[in-house]
Amino acid sequence: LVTYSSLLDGLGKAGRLEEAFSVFAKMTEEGCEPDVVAYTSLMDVLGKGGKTNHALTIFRAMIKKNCAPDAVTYSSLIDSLGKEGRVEEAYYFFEDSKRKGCTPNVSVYSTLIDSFGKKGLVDRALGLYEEMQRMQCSPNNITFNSLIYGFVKAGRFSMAEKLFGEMEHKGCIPDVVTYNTLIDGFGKMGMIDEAENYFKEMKKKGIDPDLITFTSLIESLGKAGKLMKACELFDLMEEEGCSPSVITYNVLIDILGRAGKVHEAAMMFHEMKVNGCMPD
RNA sequence: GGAAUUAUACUCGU
Repeated sequence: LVTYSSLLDGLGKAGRLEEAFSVFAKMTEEGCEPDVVAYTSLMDVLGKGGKTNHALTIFRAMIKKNCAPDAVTYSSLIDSLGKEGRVEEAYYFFEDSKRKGCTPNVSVYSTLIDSFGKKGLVDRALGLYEEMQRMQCSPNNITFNSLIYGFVKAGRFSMAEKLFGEMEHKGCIPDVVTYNTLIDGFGKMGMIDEAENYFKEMKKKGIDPDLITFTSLIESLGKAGKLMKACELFDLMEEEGCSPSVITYNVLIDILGRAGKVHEAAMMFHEMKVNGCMPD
């Protein structure tokens, strides 16, 4: 059973959806009854492959077989529905889990908070954040990062900053994802000073900027017309041993092109190939 | 053995 489940998970992560499905069918044929982990693995594979309706079918099948879904099953399903924008259905299954006595854990709450946030329903996300605390479920960094993402994207900057301040008081230390979310979010809204301040702040706190930090800030600087600063930051990332990705090069080529620096853009295109980065 | 958070163009839609 463990062997089959591992195989299922592996095939799924490799995007080999049909093979995962035939492994599941085979284990059933061989009289190896899938347990909650096997069912959930298959559902997760299907959901991540964009086959959420199929995952729902499996969900109903497991219930019919008297195999009780657990918190992992629900969070996987909620995540798949949420990523398709089907947040009301996601919310329905969240409530369903409670009705069935499966208490949502921090991952389940965070998953749904993230779905609501990405749909712009930030007040509902905040409601869940309050609810989880009433239910003695402590939010973690992922919870806060998801909330902050939603509020920044919704343009609710002061709430995003309030949550950022609140996380420390609740025992969650802002991490590189927290800062990246803020830097990218503020940067995309043209609030470059704020973005740069977060960049300075993270370094002061000993959090190393990563590939995403640099790429986000380079893009925002470039689009705000601060091309020089963007290029300096690109140099800095290389000095700091942070290798640019295809995305970093795409961003650079884009902002150089927008600024009419076609020659420099072409040089970047060349440089990326020299550095073993395949243009996509 | 299974689940949740952050970066890129264009077009179109809101």
